[in-house]
Amino acid sequence: MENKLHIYNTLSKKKELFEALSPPHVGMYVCGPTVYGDPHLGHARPAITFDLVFRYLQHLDYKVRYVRNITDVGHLENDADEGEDKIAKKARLEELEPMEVVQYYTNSYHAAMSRLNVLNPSIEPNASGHIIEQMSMIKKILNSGYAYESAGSVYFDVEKYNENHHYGILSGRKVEELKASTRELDGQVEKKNSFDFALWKKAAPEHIMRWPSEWSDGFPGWHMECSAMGTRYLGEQFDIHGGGMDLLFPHHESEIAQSVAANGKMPVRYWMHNNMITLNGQKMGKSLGNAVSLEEFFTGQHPMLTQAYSPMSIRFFIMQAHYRSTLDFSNEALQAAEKGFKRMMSAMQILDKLRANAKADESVNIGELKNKCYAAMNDDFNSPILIAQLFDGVKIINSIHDGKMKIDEENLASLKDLFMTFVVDILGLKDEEEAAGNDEELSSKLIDTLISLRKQAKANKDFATADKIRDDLTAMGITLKDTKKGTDWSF
RNA sequence: GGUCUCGUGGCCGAGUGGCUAGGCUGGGGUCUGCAAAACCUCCUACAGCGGUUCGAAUCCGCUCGAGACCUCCA
Repeated sequence: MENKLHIYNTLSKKKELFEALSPPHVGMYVCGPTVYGDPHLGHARPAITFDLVFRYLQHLDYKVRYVRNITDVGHLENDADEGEDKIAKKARLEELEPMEVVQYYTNSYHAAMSRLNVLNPSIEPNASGHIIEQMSMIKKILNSGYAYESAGSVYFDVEKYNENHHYGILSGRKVEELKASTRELDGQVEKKNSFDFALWKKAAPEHIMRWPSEWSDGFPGWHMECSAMGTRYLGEQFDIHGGGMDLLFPHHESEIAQSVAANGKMPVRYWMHNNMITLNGQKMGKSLGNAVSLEEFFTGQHPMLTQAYSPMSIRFFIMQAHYRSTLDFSNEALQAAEKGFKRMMSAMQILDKLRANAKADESVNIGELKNKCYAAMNDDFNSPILIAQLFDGVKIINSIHDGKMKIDEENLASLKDLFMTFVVDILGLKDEEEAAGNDEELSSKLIDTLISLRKQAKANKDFATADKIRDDLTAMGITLKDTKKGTDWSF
């Protein structure tokens, strides 16, 4: 398979041909969750976006090391919380050990991701487990002269860095403009400039999460963990760094500055950013109070939801939009996605039983469809186009099933392979109904028996009995479909 | 206030200087004892105003509207 994958690089603001630094290996780092709350729809978007990237790169035979961190220290609250660590704050409220909170929400994040069929990353490091790496990187930055110590904290000297390098290379921000905007933040007086950011922060007495260092008892700054862990597991330079667009500035901008200051080189070749999910046109986020948790989606237990939405419906919904577009949530849109998803799954079931019905010269050709599928994915992981192409495949499957289209052995094999590859392996979609029943063989036999009884009734023009069988099965959630060849059924 | 993004048919959502996106919904049809499904078909849009062009929804400018970031959030 010729590799013509193009990726939109936030750094250059355009699509670039993807070339791995040392093929066949690819290093990918994605900013993971801060584990202080239930996973919500917003967590699903980057996880699914980069799951798609991970799956597709693997499909292209790259050996991918995918690192997705767990942030469990160091994110400051700035409003009413007086700089108290986010995890520590939660721990205080619930009177739990901080690591207990971390463990609890890590588990619930994992459970949700698993239901969304998001593959586990290769490495999932915790920030709290890499304090030593972070301190050592801070020392390197101090040695290179781009950081200064002040009152037990260490700050990055943005102005000095910008004399020799370019702070703003990723986000397009200019230091002069940053200077103009004044911000009243904790620790402002200790900093040379308001836009300098903490590499190490001295802990206030009430701050629970703290580690001893040569500067103070404290904790690493907001952006250190990703730089330190990325370097540790993927090297000073690696291929892809992903995350939400909201992390572009200052998080990723500062990561670049830290790495350049410490290691003297740009850490990442391709920066990828997924867009936000909006709810009634507004960004979904914890602080806005409009975040619907994934569990609430799965159960439908939320005033905003008119029904429950299965994990695969959510996954399908997210992948029906391109990852760089905002995606507006509504019940109507999610229901449309659910129906579309079921239509695709039902076609997959039919495909499984399909037989070739033609010779080569009168068969549909699957080759072109396959090329279009690869073209979609190679164009910056364009999953909505891919799904549109696959629906063309659905139409082909149904038409063959209805006897309105013909296919030979070779193309049928190719069609089956196409759906397995793109739907199951790359999009990561799976039929949820099938997994539900464990004694499906018995059910299947029972239903077949009922269908044959109904067939007899129909032959005797006893439609009352025939309809009763169908209605009763419908009430149990089993749908019968009469076709020329007989009766199909599905849950 | 600064930086940036976006504005597509009933809804969601792709794409593009001239050629069908797709899904959902609604109308019509085929099939069927009926139904469901499926298939065929119709509803054919690109915020507004100018400009560039043989031709723009697609490029440029302005206006209006929405959103993101600048401060924790994916």
